[in-house]
Amino acid sequence: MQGSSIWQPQGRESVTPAKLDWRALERKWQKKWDWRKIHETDSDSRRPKYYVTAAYPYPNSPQHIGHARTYTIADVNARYHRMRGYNTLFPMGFHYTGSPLFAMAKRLREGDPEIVEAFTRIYGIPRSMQEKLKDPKSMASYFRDDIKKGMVEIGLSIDWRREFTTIDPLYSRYIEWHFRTLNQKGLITRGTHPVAWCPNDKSPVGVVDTQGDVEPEIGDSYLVKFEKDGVFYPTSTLRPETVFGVTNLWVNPKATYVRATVNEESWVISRETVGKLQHQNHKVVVEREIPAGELLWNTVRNPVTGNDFPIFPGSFVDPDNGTGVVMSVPGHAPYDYQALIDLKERYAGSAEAGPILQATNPISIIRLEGFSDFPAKDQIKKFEVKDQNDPRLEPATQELYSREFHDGVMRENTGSYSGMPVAKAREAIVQELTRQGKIETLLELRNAPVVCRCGTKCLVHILENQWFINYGDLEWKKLAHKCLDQLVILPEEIRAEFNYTLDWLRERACARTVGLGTKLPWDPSWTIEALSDSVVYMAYYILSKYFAKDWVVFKKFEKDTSELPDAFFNFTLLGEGAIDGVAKETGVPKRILSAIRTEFEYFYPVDMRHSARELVSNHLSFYIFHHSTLFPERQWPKGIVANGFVLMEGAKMSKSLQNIIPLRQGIARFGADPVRVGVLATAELGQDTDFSEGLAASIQQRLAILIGQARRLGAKKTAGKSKTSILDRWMISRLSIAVLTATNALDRLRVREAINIILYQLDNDAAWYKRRLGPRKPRSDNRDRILRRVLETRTRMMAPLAPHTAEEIWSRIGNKGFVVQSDWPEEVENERDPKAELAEALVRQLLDDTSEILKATGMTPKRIAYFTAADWKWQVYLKALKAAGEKNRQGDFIKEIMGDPLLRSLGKNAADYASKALKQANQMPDEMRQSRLQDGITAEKTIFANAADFYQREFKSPINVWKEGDTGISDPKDRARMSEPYRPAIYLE
RNA sequence: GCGGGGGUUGCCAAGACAGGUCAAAGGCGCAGGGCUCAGGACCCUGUCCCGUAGGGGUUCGUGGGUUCAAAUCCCACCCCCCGCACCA
Repeated sequence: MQGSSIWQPQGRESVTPAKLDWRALERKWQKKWDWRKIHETDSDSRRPKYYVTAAYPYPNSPQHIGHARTYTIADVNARYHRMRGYNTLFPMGFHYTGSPLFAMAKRLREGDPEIVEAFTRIYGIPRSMQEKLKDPKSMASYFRDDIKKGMVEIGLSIDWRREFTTIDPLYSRYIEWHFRTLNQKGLITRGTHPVAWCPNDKSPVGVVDTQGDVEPEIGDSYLVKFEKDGVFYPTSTLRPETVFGVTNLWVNPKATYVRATVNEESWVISRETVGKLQHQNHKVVVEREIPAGELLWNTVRNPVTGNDFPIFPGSFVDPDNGTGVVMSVPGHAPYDYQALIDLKERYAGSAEAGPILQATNPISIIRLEGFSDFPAKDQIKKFEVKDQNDPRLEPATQELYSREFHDGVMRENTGSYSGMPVAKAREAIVQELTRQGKIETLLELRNAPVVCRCGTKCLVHILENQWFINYGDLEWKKLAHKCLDQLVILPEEIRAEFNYTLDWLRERACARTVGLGTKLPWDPSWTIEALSDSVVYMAYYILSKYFAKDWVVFKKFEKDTSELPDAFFNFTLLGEGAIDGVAKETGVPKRILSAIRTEFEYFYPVDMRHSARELVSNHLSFYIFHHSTLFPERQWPKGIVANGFVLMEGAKMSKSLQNIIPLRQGIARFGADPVRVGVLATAELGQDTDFSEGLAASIQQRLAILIGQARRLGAKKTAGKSKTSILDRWMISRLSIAVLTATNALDRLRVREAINIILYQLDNDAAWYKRRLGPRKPRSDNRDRILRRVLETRTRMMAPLAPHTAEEIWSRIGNKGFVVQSDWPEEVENERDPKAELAEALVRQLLDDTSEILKATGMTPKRIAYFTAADWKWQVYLKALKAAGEKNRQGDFIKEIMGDPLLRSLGKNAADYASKALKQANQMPDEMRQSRLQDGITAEKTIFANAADFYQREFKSPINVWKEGDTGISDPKDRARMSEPYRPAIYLE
């Protein structure tokens, strides 16, 4: 273990940390760990187990620094528990399911500049390699390999024997079992469901499938059907209640319309509407095309009022929005109002159209506080709209719609809805018109146009016979809640989010027609989608080890998975069925079956599931749901931890900002441990954390300094003196407290706090210790022995966080074996030394007070004298502490004090001090009062006298220490009188 | 809209659940000093304002309130971030 190779040649005796070759150091220890297989974990009934899992990665791009956060936290947790004596399992797999791999490969094939740029510029993948990635599976295996290397390089303590992908035949077989079991429990349902759809790809589109990553929003709109001679003119609207205020219809004069039979009715709609209706399962037969001109100026009948009115040209009408036929409510819709004005102007001189237009005027049907009868007109003025194509119409409309919806009231001319709030009236009118067959609903993309990556405009499609997992099942919800209630959630604040999600989840589509994955066992035309096949795979890690290890036995199932019956899973995972029967049915030897069963029973449930915060509302909640129904209560998950994002130099990482550091590049540049600590050090769990090069560099320095310390101390044990000083005891006491708080912090995965204590806090203590000791005097103190002790304990605590550095230090200070396999230090009660702590606190306080006086006065001391409080003051002080606890009144207290003959002899002095002491005691927090009471009279004079040479060094001045009332005291300004317990008087000259 | 999280002293970030020891940890940055040939690193000191005696004043998004005492508890308001489904 002579690691001189990790130092580059310039190293020499003076430690120059920047010269450390981190990669060599890391590789050295990773090799040794690997050689000794220390991360391979099997069941061991003699030891308690701990099972950690983290969300497996999706290999459609390399991982970056951000991904490292979840995995590093999981690894810290795993390593910490190993050192606490738990037989700890931390496995990893790869998620291939779904279409993102296809999508990514496709974008690469098509030369999508964003992707090519990212792969080339950010990830540094050579062009020649990119060729190979154009095939989805090659891409997956390439990135899988890259991600795995990254995980090894950053030092994750993973048992790689259990690795798998979600398209392995036996994994698919497992998911089939999973879904069949859910189905048997009645939790799979079938139904009809609207989705955003690309008619070209014939597939649903989500946010990742659209140009510009737009999330398609689906919403209902209403089709109010106007009529003329048995022909219907369905108009699309979000505000059916305004039908009372309709004065005309609009059609786009440049658009083409069709007459079509829709569900046995004759409709007039835009040409673009036909496809939309068909995708929503309407039967549409087009009879003929109608140019818009043919429709203009005709009249139609209002289905509610029965009035006839004309159809006008409106250039603002989008034939692709709704039906391309729009009802006009100029009193309350700014677009309509403006269009009417434009039209009147344009046809002012027309003998034909002029009169009709002049007769068309806004109708007021909604009363709205703060607006005139025609709010649309008010808005046009307010937003200074120029014409019907003015973009300011949009916000004008938005604002008015929302105001009217929330605060508007229907007027007298709206029949039975008169006096109703608008929101209520809308509901009522929809109900009534639906009954009369005068209204229908149309699903629309609210944020149209949404364009698929293939370039096609998306629309809403109703998928028939879609398969769902029914999270709405009430019994299931109850189970899930019960499971959640007994889960440890870190950070605890996100529990509310879980509760909300469990309540809110209902049917969720669980299968798609495209993408990689497992076919639905009873309907192979569907593939189980990615968020549904990834919720119980933690159990599969137990199986996968045996699938690999007993390869010969399981090989035949890989060729034909149907040979592996559900009985196998029911037995190994649920303990159902008799082993003999299962062995016979499967041909798997009993020995193996029972080994799997034993191992499963041993490791399950998962003790801590690590994931990112944004998965709370889907993956992690599904995880709870599925486990609660699939497994018995004793095998329900025990804990979930969800961490926030990693920011890069304060900004969100994004391909466009080019501020992504790929993990492996980061490791190469900064080293594994600096990256590990870097993603953990600046924020607590739930918070977003910020990574920066500066941070990584500074952590690297810090770690190198510790290695340097180890180097200086060397492997040889130093004898030191057997008798420890109070200062030595203080240092050990501080160490003991550090162990205690770091342990508490890691128990709750407060990793940031642990790093703070272990890497920084202890440095400050050690620095104080050395400063107090002063210049090194060989053989006269214990410093090397104590500092070695501190470093050794500290190294063990560093091991989960920065394992490579810890190993290096561990070996350099002469320890055998791996520090990562050593025991986590325990706080030793009798090493806590409150007296030493108190003494040092006093020494420090006096140092600060003296400095402050020097600073305020600007003087350079020729002599410094400290006067500690007289014994009688201590007596009064302690009595005051007691009295404050008992809520004594001031007067009574002073009387009591003056009852003491000795104190009475001191006269006013004693009374004054008594009143001051009581006041202080009353303001003190309870805890402090108690501890001071317990400490009793402190030997301040001794403490300060012992520190005299320290003060002398610090202030470069002679120091005298007296107790108030000592004989021979030199106190020209009579300052000793001002001394108080815990607050010696100071005299400077 | 619904739900969740947050706004702290130049920046980042603890503290808040359990109100007093909080002008408020720690890190970064900045300034001065030590060490050094020098730079870096390291160590010390300072870093809201005032102050020739360890003190005083004003601060924790804004405005109120409770309390002997509020960054912390209560109410109202303003602002920022995240999740909301067929997408991993």
